[in-house]
Amino acid sequence: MESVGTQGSAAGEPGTYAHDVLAVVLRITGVVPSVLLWQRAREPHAGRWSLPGGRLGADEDVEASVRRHLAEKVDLAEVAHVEQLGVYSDPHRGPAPRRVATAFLGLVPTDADPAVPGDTAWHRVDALPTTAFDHGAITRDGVDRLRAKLSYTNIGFALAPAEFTVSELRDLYAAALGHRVSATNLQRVLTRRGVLVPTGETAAPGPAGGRPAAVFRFSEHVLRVTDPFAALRPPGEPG
Amino acid sequence: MESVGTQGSAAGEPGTYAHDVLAVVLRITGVVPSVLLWQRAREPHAGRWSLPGGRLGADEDVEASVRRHLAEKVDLAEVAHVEQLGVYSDPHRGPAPRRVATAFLGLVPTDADPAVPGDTAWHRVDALPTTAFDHGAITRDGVDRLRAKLSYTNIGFALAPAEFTVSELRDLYAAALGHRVSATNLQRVLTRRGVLVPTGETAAPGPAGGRPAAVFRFSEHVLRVTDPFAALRPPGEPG
DNA sequence: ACTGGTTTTCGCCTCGTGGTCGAAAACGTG
DNA sequence: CACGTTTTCGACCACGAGGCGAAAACCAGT
Repeated sequence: MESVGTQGSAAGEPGTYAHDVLAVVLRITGVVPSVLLWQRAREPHAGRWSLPGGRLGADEDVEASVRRHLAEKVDLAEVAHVEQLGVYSDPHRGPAPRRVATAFLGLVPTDADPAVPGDTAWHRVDALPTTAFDHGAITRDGVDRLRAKLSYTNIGFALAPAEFTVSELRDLYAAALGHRVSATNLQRVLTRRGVLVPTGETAAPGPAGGRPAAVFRFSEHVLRVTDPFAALRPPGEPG
Repeated sequence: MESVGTQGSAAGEPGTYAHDVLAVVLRITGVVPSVLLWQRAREPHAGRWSLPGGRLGADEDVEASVRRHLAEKVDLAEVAHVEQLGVYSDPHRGPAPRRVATAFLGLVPTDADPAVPGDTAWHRVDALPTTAFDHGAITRDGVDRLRAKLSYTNIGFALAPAEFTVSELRDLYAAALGHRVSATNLQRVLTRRGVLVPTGETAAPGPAGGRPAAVFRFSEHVLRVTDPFAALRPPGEPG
């Protein structure tokens, strides 16, 4: 009873499709996140800005593939975190021949300012240019994912520099989340969850003076869920 | 600079791959969830149990495709919820030719007992048979997803019958989560979030007597996140 | 009827978490 | 040394959730 596609892709066997990988690479720049885009040289959509990526190769899974393609646009060592976003497979998401894409979210810390090729640039997510295909919607999905994970994981490690003050981290979170964040609360929440540890050092005050700020760093640099979500935990376990 | 796969798939154009869709269809049976599996008739892996699914067709996106294939194994009207799980693309996840798969999670309420074809059956997830390809791991991912969403969404609507008592719902949650659940707490949490509403009726007591239980139903039958995750909300908004 | 067993329901308590506010600490400058 | 600035910390409050036990509402026997 296995039915197969009757028309198939344009150039290959019926039921096979070109598979792309894409990455929404975000970096906090000033007061909003920015996404890494490059300007397509060829048709279709020549001249339009699009997400970095390319074809899935024969001997790699999608994550290896997106890392390979990403390495052509940024220094991979500066991408602190990569995770799968989802599959985009609308038959009309682009001109024929049909392409199926697996999208990823990548995060770059603010202290890394990767050199990028001439066709590539960072674009503020609140002022995206016209993008190729559905890359604008995918970018929005990536930003949403980041915002959600900021509140229940330690994903901030992938956005923050190696060492930072609470005020700097507050500005980072505020930019990523799109609303004001209380430094008091941020520090308490993150330290209680054990993701923030003080280095013992203090940073020099700004030009206007003020109490010198304590320097912190993230305790781990791998993603971990820190908020065992609120409800319906197993009995007898601490919140 | 666009590099393409040099070997390509076995039968098609270089850089194109057969794309499958799969579904982890879960249903709470007794004290544990069960997953819908069917026994492969053909090679590769003939005789092995595998997840329902099939090839992505030419004029459908992955979600439409998985619904189409699912309709061959169960009555689609009884699948109360479908969501994307992720992409499985390890080049060696099965014998050549290579296949890329998008997996979905599907949920069937306990009061629907769909008739299934002769090659298809429900299997307890705590005693899975040897499965084809990586379908065992995908099933575990599906169960994990369900467990996570039970605590911060109203996804129970897709597992529960149309009407039920709190005790029945408690058993359902306990089976899905794999640990005991307090009926008191479950009712309070779900009613406070507005996902549980009383019908006003009461159910007949069991053979051993006891106070008749109030009958409830889910207020909505579409997925909604009910727990605005704990930390770092915008200022001035209610918890 | 009354008693005992059973199941459900509800109220009360505690605890942990997060939001808010204001005071105190620690710096610069005039 | 007073003043502005920035950071830090403690106090307070609200709320959500887990735990527990009493009360409610039923059945079966005596």
